[in-house]
Amino acid sequence: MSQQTEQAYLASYNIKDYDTCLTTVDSVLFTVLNGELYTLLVRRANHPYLAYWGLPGGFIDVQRDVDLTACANRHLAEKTGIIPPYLEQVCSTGSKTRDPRGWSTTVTYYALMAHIQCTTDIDSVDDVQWLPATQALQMELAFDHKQMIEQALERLKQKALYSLVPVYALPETFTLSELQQLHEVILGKSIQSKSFRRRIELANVLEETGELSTQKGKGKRPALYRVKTGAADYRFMRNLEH
Amino acid sequence: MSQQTEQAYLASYNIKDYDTCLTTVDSVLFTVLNGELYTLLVRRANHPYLAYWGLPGGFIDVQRDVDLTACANRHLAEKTGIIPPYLEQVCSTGSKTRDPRGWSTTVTYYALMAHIQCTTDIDSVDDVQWLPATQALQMELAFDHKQMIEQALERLKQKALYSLVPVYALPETFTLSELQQLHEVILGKSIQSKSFRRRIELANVLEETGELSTQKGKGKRPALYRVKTGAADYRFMRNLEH
DNA sequence: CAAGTTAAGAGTCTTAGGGACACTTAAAGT
DNA sequence: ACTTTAAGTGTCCCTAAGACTCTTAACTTG
Repeated sequence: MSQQTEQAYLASYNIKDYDTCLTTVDSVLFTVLNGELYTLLVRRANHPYLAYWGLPGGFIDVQRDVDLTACANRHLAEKTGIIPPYLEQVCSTGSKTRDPRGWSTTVTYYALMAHIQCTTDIDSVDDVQWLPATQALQMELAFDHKQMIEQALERLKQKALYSLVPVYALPETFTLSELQQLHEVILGKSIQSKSFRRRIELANVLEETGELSTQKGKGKRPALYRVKTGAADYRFMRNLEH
Repeated sequence: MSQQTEQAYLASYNIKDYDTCLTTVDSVLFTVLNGELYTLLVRRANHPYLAYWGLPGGFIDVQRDVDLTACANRHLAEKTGIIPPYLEQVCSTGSKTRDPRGWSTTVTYYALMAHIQCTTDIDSVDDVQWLPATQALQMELAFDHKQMIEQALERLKQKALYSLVPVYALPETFTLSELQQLHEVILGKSIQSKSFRRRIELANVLEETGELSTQKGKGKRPALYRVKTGAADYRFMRNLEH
């Protein structure tokens, strides 16, 4: 076999001569709504796990997807109308038994977007829904999607401890209190607002828009911020307490 | 199709009716030797990239491998004779173009082991070699294995900043200076020995064997340590400076 | 309109732990 | 015995997080 030239080898190569395995890309899409963390679930229209709720995602389209990220974004855009502003790979899970059809590997991503960035009307279709993450974790989901949500949530928690990545679950402009509340929801723990604001000043990856929030509420009107480019990569030297 | 029962669907399911893609598992195996970080490379015996050096790894064996970790360990044990004491998934890379045979995904792991734990005689075979990581990165390797080594190294650097994971590249017993030197090599930066020792005491994941090193050298004879179980999971709250 | 209430945001003290560097200790070499 | 070298300790400084208080600017209510 290794006597062949590479050209001849490739010309005669046919993937169907080999035992291949299934490869899928699934994403855990988070957003924040009313101070709660939500996750997007999709009702399966096919076997296996027909009619079960599961993660948005699916097989790689060897024609259309140029790489794994593109595949994740394609499936997410199909459901939400947009490519989410933050996408990060969590891990891959593969085993002989996780899919009844055979050896199957899935690459899990998690994504963040603002609820209002969703351009499709999710309430009007019955096979896609936003569900509080805690609630999703109590359902019986397709495949091992529950563990995948747990892993994504764990990663997001770590990120909340040493970065400002969660900001991508907020709209274009937001207040520091909104961001702090989001971190608190993710971590399941309250944060000293002074510490939080000091960290934001230190990180220098957010900027004031100059406007104040127009939302009328009781106290002082909070300043609005937006993210600078590169905010996703900032890492604090010290973690918040956990 | 969704009218079918699940049983009927699975009975008639044949993976070869679909456009599948290639799935491989590759590992970057690091060890330390003479104060330098080494990586295990394997010379390819098959097309494509015949005779190029690349990472140990390969296709999933749908019969023998129960999951991705087992697949990584199997390929590593074939070359080194042992399952490495530390194995961690780095990321997955997949695209239409990374393999000339078609759409291909690879799950990259990195592993750590002591050089002396290697039970095969690597010097006596000519298709496997330990190479300093810096040197490996200057070679033209198979596929995108160079980027994979870079990603693994980057992950290992992060781990060296906030954990004691690199300890798994040392033998069963080791001195704190050896561990510190290893961290310094990985980070490319010297560390204050006082800080390093304080962190080790704080972490409480190493224990003294009670013995002193028998290696005869000039100065005071250093104490020997071993890792406690669970050392891999310890995370410091503060990073070392980078 | 003045007083009260609420949330945003600043001031300041404490505290944990890393950086820097001098010092001590125990081995080998001369 | 004296020097050299590496292991290991003592101690001061400094950064940044935690805790708590105080101020500011909006609203609500009598």
